[in-house]
Amino acid sequence: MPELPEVENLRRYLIREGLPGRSFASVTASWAKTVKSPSVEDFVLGLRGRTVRDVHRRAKYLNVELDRGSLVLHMGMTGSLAVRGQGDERQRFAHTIFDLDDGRRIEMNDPRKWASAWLVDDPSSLFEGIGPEPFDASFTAGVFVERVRIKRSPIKSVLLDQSVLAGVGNIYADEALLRAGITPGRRAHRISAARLEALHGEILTVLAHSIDFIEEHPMDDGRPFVTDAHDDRMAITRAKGGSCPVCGVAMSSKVFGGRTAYFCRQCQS
DNA sequence: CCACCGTCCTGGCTGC
DNA sequence: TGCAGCCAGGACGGTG
Repeated sequence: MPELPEVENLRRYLIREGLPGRSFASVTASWAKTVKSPSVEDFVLGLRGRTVRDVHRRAKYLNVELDRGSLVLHMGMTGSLAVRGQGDERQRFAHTIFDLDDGRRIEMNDPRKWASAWLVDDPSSLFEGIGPEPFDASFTAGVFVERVRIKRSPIKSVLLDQSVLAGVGNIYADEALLRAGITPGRRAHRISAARLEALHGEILTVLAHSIDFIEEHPMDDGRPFVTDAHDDRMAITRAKGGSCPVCGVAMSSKVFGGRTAYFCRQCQS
């Protein structure tokens, strides 16, 4: 499940692979629903010949800046990117493929087909409702407290709300809440400023640690390993029978807004 | 206006 | 052992 750290590493990977300066020779989009705009035909035609200038990230979106406009990608739940050479076999779920002018190609492998792609003149409208980037200098603990405390939902749901804060998904939300000692069902507006300030710090710590960990553990072909929930950089085991990494009691789980939170009744309140 | 729930998908795990 | 059914979840649209 690509959250901010995974997408940030995809960005760095594309830069390392020398994508800036390359252009698209042709594009295949065999699962039409992946392309959100424009039409699949215009997406494919519009990308042909377009040159990549740079690769940026906003929240969980990759923004591939082109000589004109942007190719914006979101990996959904199971999407990943791989730069492949001419001799490499096509991956089983590579529904969207960007052929480059140097003979290589970028495959977007996406078993569950929840990934999205846009070709737009200006991506800013796509990012309009998204909250602050965690690593922006302006995203202080004070700003975080202010944005969170106006919400009445369980803190777990608030952390997943991309309009409050960009980039945190289910896995990192649980990790940060455990470290901050806050139980996921606690209503956001009833949490003290001091505890929220601590949570702000833990979110940054968890995200930064994961960005580094992924960068230090690439796959054989140089791709960043796209996590599953059981990766050993995670403190929490997301399965039945897991125990708290801090105190050892059995972990609890509960669904908030359709997403399962794993937490410790002893360490979190 | 805000909170919450259903929807999209399919691999892989659980449990009978 | 085999297989049916359930679970996972990011973002969005619809509903209450």
